[in-house]
Amino acid sequence: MTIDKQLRDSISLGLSELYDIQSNSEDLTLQPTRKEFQGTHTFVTFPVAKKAGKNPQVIAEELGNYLTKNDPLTASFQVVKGFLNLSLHDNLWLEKLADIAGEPDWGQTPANQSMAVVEISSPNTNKPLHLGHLRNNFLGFSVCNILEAAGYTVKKVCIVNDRGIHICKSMVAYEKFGNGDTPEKLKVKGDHFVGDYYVKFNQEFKQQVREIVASGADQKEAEKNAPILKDAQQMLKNWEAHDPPTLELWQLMNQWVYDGFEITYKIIGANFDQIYYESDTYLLGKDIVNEGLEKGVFYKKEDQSVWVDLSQEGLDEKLILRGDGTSVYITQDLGTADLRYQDFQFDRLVYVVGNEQDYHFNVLFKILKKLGRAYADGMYHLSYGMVDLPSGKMKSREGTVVDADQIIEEMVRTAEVHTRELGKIEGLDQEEAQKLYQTLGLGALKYFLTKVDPRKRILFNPEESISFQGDTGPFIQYTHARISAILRKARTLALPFDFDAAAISELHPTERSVIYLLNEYPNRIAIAASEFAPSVIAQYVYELAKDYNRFYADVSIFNEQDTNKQQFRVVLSAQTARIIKDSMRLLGIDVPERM
RNA sequence: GGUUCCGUAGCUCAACUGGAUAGAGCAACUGCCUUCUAAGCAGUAGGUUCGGGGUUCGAGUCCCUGCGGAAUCACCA
Repeated sequence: MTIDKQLRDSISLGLSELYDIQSNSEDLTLQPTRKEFQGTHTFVTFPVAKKAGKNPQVIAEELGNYLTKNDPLTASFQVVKGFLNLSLHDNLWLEKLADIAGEPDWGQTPANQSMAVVEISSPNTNKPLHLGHLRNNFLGFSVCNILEAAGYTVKKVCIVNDRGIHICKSMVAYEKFGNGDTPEKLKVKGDHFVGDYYVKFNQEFKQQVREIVASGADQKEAEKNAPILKDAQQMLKNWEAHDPPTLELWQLMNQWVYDGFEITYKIIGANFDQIYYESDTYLLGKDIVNEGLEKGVFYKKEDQSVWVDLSQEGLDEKLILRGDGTSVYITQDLGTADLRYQDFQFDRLVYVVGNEQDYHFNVLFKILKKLGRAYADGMYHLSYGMVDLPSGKMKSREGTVVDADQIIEEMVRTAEVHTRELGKIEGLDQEEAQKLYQTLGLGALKYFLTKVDPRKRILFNPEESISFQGDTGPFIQYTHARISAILRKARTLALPFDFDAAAISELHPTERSVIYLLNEYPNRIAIAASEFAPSVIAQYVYELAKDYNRFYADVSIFNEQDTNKQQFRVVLSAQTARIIKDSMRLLGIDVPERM
């Protein structure tokens, strides 16, 4: 039983015996005591004051007395207004630490038979990844790790947007300006190579529009009639008609992009259990249209287009199928939802997709519900905010994006500069040093993008590089490296990683707060999982690192005369390192042994 | 215009889902390396939580309203 649970039970019993108030121990408000007061757990007595017919402060006093007498955990208490601050016996914390040390899977919930499918990344194949994609990936993979830690079986899936007008634009531009160049020839990463033609397309398009406008047409007309756009639209038709040369070019260019993506994915540690291609799935969902019509959920207009009326649900009418029988985005998404369920029989299906599609997913989920899909209740749109620049939104077409490969490279280089400045590369060979820079650079970037509440937009200023101090990935990594040094020393001194809890009478406050946080770990994972929020873990591990550093500054380990205490502090350090490492793993971040 | 989300220190973010005197980091200033890694620790300064009402023992958090920002409302994806 957890400490919290035991305390709640005792409080519940106390309320019953003192005031004859029956309460469910789950419902009692027990919160962490603020740092400026003594104690670890605080019970707020205001809510029971009315029932007890006494003022909150009196209740706190009486309940405090009751607990010190009757509850085996409570050592002492302090009352501030209606707040009852409880201090537990230090021995309890010492035993807790020993428990944690003896529990190799601390934080991990045993598999609970639930299956979660998470859709991550979903790139377009006409341009390289940018910072926004990185947020998507980091968030998505972290959520997978967190769900796994919370007991889910997790399947990571990716749907590659490999067909459509966007890739046709790159293809047309390549035909026109490519001169038979290849990524190999130009020594350019494949995804960048193809992306360059997407940019070229838009330049040419703009040029043509200008010319048409100059010859007297209005802007809208010109944009519609630009020859290069017509070419792209024709190419899409050719593609849909399975025109062999078009398919060949399409495959060639997509492959270049995949080769490029693979390099980036490898660096950031992305991997998938299943990859869906839109070219395979874009026709799905048409059978669902018929099903909807039969069930009377959808209806047909005179021009044969199919619609759903969601005005009852507070939305509007929404097109499901065009009059000419071709699908729209949502048709396909209905189909892939069914396909996913066929493939995995998931309990939860999480879409990691930006908040610009909030409305779309709202519609999708409501339709599936109307169609009577039982799995619809388990669907969740993990909607995250955009990564914006000081100048506003990133736009691929206009080249105002922060490129993923470039920012990663910059972060790694910054890590190298910092490390060299601090003179911390002694004893590392070239390869180890390089690996360290990568660990630190990526750690800084991943932490930067996962520590913020997913819903909020992130402002990224390229002028100021991501920091390595304070609330950052490297700070936490540094704490781990520091502890590693202590553990190395403990090993050379042949200190046993074990201690006698009963022989220690009092804890230093910093020791107590570190153990308190170690004990909190499973709790935080549960919260992070239920909210699909890696930021919960990021905050936790920062807090843990911060508290440990406080302990490190205040308390000496190897100057301690009492060897049992020395051993206790080594164990405390070892467990902290372990939980830091594991928390960071949940965020997808590696931690070094030295830095 | 309708809908949804957001607005907290100069900047970037927290606040355990309604609890105490709203906390961290960056930037600024002051201390601390002959000691286990100073990418650290301690301290100073910094706030009308966008404005105005309401709900209650208690509101940054819930409700209403105004202001500001973002997204979306396509036979686009």
